[in-house]
Amino acid sequence: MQMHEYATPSAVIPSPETLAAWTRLMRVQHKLLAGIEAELKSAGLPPLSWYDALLELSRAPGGRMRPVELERAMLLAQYSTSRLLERLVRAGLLAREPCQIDRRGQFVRITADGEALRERMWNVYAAALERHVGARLPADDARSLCRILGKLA
Amino acid sequence: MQMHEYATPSAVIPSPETLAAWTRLMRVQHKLLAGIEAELKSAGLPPLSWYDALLELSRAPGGRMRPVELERAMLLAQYSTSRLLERLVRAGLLAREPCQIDRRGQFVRITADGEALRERMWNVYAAALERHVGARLPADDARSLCRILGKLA
DNA sequence: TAAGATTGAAATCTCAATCTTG
DNA sequence: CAAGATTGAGATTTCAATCTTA
Repeated sequence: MQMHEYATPSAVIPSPETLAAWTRLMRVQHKLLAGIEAELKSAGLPPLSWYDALLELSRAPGGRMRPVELERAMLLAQYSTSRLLERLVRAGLLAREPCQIDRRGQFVRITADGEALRERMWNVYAAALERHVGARLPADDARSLCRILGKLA
Repeated sequence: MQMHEYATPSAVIPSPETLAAWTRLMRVQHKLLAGIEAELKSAGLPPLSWYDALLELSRAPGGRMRPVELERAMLLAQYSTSRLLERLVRAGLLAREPCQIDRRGQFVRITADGEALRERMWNVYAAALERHVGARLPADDARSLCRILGKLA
């Protein structure tokens, strides 16, 4: 019997294992993130993206970074970084500084208020993380999860 | 030596394993989703959320569902479901039907155009999934990943 | 020309209020 | 009053164009 290309409607079919893993990955991250964001919000705190940016800057050597560095560290689009920084600066959590090395750019530095907020957020975030993830995932599973996800990173 | 509550700045500290697994989970899902959404977009197709809704309706017994059912199946807020359905109906992919059982509600049904688009999307989606996930994750790892994520579901 | 960064306008998301029926 | 669903208004995200300097 001759093979016809149009016999298969879709040229590529992911295996049931791939499909199941993918679906669950999307589901679980969505549910966990929603749960943790909800706890931050009900504590009157800003979203996790603010925490992520504040943490990056808090860890940065010299306490400052170029927007383009933050963009790469957070896997954001250029315009997303720009708008996020705009809000953080407006809230007094970051300050802009001129960049002598490359005058197209700038630096952003975390302020004392920014550091204080990051710590307040961490208290809530850490508790939520422990409740949603730590309490349900033995250390061995956490290590396996991390190792397997590393293949997709 | 007496214990002071204020000696620890944060009452709960997730283990390094928990933290690493969480961070990688967020990173990997973000990167994979962005990659797959980008392939859909560059093929001129709508976002994955449209596919998810079309698939749910395609599988539904009788080919129709209540918005509230879709809402629960997709883990969406009520208003998100309402706005998503609005766009799908406007695009001619779904049709609304009256609900005799409960006159507060309605049914939505997938149209022939909706089914056709779902299949076109699946061709691109399946190929992207295979490239981004299947090709990098042996079946054993996919099974382990799914099992471990199940503890967080 | 390319890279870093911003911005107006349009699309989308979210909140809170609303409407209708159970 | 509660549940299913929608919607106006405000916030956020996205696209595409723009600006400045390398």
